Parts: sequence; structure tokens; C-alpha cells
Amino acid sequence: MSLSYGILGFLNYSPMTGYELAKVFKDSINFFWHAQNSHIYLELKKLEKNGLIQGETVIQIGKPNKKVFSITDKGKKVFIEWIINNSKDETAETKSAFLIKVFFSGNVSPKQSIKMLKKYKQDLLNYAKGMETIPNNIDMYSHALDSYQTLYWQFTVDYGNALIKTNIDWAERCIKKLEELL
Amino acid sequence: MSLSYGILGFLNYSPMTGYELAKVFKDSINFFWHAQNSHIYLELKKLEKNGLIQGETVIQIGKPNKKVFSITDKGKKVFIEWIINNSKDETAETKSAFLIKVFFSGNVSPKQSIKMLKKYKQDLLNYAKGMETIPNNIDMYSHALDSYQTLYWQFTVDYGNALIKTNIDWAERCIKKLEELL
DNA sequence: AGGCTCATGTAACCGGTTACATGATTAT
DNA sequence: ATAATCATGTAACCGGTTACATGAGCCT
Repeated sequence: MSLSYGILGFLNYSPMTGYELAKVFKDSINFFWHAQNSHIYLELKKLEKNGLIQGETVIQIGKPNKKVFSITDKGKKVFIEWIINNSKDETAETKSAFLIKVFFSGNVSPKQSIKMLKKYKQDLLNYAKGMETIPNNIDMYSHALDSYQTLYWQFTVDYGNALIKTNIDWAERCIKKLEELL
Repeated sequence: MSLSYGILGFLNYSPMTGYELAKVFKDSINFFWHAQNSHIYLELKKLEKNGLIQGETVIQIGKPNKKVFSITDKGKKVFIEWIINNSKDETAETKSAFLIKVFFSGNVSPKQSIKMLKKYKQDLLNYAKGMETIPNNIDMYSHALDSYQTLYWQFTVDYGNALIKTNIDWAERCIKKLEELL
């Protein structure tokens, strides 16, 4: 479901191919929504069938042909409605296999858990490093759009950074408590 | 996948029925993993078929019969291995339809977005209130188990609180910036 | 009489993942 | 040579959700 709205959102900025959508997903909302290219193509087909987007094949020389999709009026309407209707509890959606592991880590030694948490922390640090380029991506797109649009992009980057910091701080607190047991 | 490990985790504490599992899920890890009762029963069947748990029907008087499941040695082994093997990047799993909405909220007015974010904040506050009882739940179970086990439960509660606080702070920052535009 | 708790399940569906397949052009 | 980029898809699978079905006993 969410993927289709993400696609509509990007097509609302400008027409794109499935291939370009896959890239733009990766460059932007990848942090909170990961999209497989196979899934994107599937969803494009569905959206076209429902009349929310329409595709046009473009013949290219020296490159494979491509299919450029544009959002329809119906698609725009559906998309805007989705944004406005703050539907049921998007808040309480946290899903984390990692936290299940933590919850049950009383079954392993403190040493083992410390190792796990340190790996978690390291992954987060690496992830944060990878995210440093996102503001650049925003700049890249931003001169094509007004600053009001990009303000929201900044909000999501801010969210990402805040979340990573919270996670790291938490991991450190846990590690510290576990080290006291050694 | 994760649900089955959650089930193994609880059965590793003590044998339980599907019904009891549904309750204990709700009382504990509900914040980061929500389990439907239908799903639990399905998973129990699968786990039994794979020899990780085994069920025994208990005839009751005055109540419907029930099936109590216990973890097998094989199940214990699989469960512990799952905890220890810090598999591929559980870190970068954040999935949030809400953040997609935020990302694309340049399509609606600041007033509209403020409304959305205030609702988000309110949902979080309500959620936090609902979570206040969890430490009690932990106390309830804890005298049956050692404090080392419950330490990890505390970790997850700490995580939940930290996350909610981060989310609320972020929402407030966004709201403030949007209000400057009015 | 009505609602809650105890108790277990089936069937249909759906969003998303993994693996696989193809093939030309361009840059190193 | 070989790796990356451009470009689009199919098929099988799977974890999880929604809706539905059933029914006894207990409390108010």
C-alpha cells in the first residue's frame, strides 16, 4: 500500500520510469521505506490498471526503450486524500526483530549481549555515515522545487538523525549496565 | 519469522497455550511486535510440525479444552542460535508510512501539516500513557524469574520511552518551524 | 439480557521479498 | 576484459492481516 503512495508522490513531482523511481527511492526515502525494483514495476502495473497513473513507451536509441509514467487527475486526488486523512494510528507501528532479541537476551551471557549491542551501535554509526549524503541529494533536487517542499524533506532527515542518536544513546546505556555485571 | 521466535522465547520460560501467548504478547512486546491471535495459532502449528515445540491437549471442566505447548530441545537450540547470530542488519529496518506522508507534505498547507503533526504527537502521548502499566507487568512476572532476565525487559521499556520522547520532540520541532510560516 | 473471558481455529487476501532472466551500451 | 549503467520484468514464496466462525461459562 505505502509503496504505491510513494510512487504517486514522486510522479506528482514529475513523470518518471520505473528505473528512475527505484533510484529516487534509494536516494531519498530509503531510510524509512525500502523499495525493490521488482516491486516497483509490479505496483506501476497495478496503479495504471486503476487509472491513477498512465504510462507511455519512449523509444530510445543506444539505450533500451523505456516507459514513462505520469500521474493522472484521479491519481492526484487519491494521493492528496491519503496525505490529508490521518488514518488509524500510524504512530504505534514500531516493528523490530532486534528488540525481540534484546527482550529475550536473558538467555545468553552479558558478554554475548554486549557484543550484540556493540554491533548494533556500530551498524548505526555506519548507517549515519551513509546518510550524510542525503542533504546533498536534497540540494540536488531542491533548485527544481520550492523551499516549502524541501522543508519537509529536511524534517525526515532530522527524524532520521534524531532516531539514530536515540538508538546509539540507548545502546550505550545498555552496554554500560551490562558491563557493571562483569 | 519473528513471531515464531517470539513464541519460542515465551515457551522457553514456560509451557503455554495459544491463548496465553496472545495475552503475554500484548502485555509485553506489543510495543515492538504486534501479534494477531489467528497468526499465533498458525505459527504454533508450523512450529509443532517442524519439531520445535510440542503440544498436549488438556481437558478442562467448566472451560473449553486447551492445548499446552512446550519447547523441545531442538526448539531451544534454534532459539538460542537466533539470539546469538546477529544476522544481517536489523538496524536499518525502520518502516514508516507516516514519514512518507511527511516527506510529501509539501503538497498540502502548513496548517494541514500542523494538524497532522499535532495528532501524531497526541497519539504518542496516549501511547506513552498506555505503556505506563508495562513496568507493573514486568513486576508481576519478575518474581518468577531472576533479575538478570528482567534487566533486558527493562531495556526494551527504556527503548520505548526514549523513542516516544524522541518522536514527540521531533514533532514539536516540526510544528514550531511550520508555525513560523503562518 | 448483554457483555466479558476462555479457547481455537479457517479462508481469503495482500504487501512485500527473493531469485531469476535478459540484453544493449558505456566507462575504466 | 569487466564492471557499471540503463531498462523491464516474471514466478514462487512468505509473513502477516482481516474477516469470519463457534461455543461454553461467568459476572452484572
